[in-house]
Amino acid sequence: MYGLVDCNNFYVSCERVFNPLLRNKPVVVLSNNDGCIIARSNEAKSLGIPMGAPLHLYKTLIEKNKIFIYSSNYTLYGDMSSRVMSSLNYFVPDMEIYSIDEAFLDLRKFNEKTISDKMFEIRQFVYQWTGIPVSIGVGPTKTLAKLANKMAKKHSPKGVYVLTMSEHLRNILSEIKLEDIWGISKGWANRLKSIGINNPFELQQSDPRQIRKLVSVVGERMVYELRGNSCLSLENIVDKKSITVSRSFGHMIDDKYNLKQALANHVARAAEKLRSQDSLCGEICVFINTNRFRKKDLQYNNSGILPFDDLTDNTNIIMKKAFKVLDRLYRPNYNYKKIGVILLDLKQRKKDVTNNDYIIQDNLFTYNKNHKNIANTSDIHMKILDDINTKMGKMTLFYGSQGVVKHSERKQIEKDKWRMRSFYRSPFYTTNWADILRVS
DNA sequence: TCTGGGGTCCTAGGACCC
DNA sequence: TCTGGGGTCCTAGGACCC
Repeated sequence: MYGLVDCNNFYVSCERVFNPLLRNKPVVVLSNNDGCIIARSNEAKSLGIPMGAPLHLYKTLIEKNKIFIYSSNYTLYGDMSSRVMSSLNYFVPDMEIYSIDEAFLDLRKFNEKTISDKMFEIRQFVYQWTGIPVSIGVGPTKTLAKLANKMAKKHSPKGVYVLTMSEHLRNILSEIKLEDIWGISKGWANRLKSIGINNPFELQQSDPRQIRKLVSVVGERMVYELRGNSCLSLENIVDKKSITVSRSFGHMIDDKYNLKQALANHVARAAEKLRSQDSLCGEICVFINTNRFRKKDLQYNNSGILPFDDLTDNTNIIMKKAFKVLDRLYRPNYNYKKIGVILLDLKQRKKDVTNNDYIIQDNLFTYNKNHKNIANTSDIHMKILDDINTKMGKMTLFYGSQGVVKHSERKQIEKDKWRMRSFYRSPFYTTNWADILRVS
């Protein structure tokens, strides 16, 4: 089983820890420049304030109901987040920090019968140690755990909900919307509806290959996940693959000097982030935007990328390059609203990637050194995988593609082969293709 | 007047190699 | 008039997430 822990109204809860007077009162937290409402207490939610609402549209409602307003304090939230995460880690060693306020737990070593009690206990301790209330959803896959968490927030006053494969789950899936499933948003929901799939239950019952054609392997995985077949394992991604720092301006800016000033701040911050994760970057991207909400203004949105001669984490070097890009991008006579920098092509300074750790991308299942799951592949390789399966005692599902005529199909085969090769690079099997073919 | 910021993954298809 | 077969690497753009 997997668990998903989600902090309730996280930013608001953080503010409440340090100001208990805010308890049971309506509270909202604002974005940069106090522009949007990005967190709401339950009380504020029930007053009808939507997520991401522009503050100016709700001024009267806020004043009328005496809603408390806070500018965001990310340093505080970051600190509170790590306290919550280390509390969880105390109980569950295998976990994945998914976002600032969410973590997946690997509960497979826990006794299923007592899992619910255990979750209550964890929840209680986290609150005691950090002051942050959390909800915990438990399910056979990450996708179902995510759903269980939603159920916990909605229907369970004690904040814990355990979902198992049952008639009950079937009923739930029939009653909720496609968009309630993690990974499905409006665009995909519409596509699914266009082929007659109207709710998650129908998605669960559908032909995975058909879904793959419609919404890629990501959608195909969802089908299996909804059936209780785990396709997504816990990931311990500590290092970011790209680092962005950007801000909107409080006022419009049209001169290069001020843009440069802002860019300099962002670059310094980005370089700090880069060094704090011990990475080097190979490329820099700078982007500038005018105010997209002012339809009458002339619009100009552009970005530029430049490589570094050598990988670097040096602020000065990055800064010079950033200015160079800005020189190319800048056009006079526009009112600029936003500028940002993205560090790309990040590499680890310390190479601690072991040869045993093979992650296969672009497939249904991921396989790694923990053998949590196994990769899928084409029919051509079915027997080989079957053999591996027998030896490893794991379940495999297959996605087939045969015939090499069209370009796209060739690509498919190519990918399958690539997967297989990665597979055989694992410590358990030969890298010799002759051997592989003999097995099949 | 005022409208956030920071990420990841997947796919098709082009460039290029033997 | 015909125009192989197999393979790697890269990128833009489009999804999705919190």
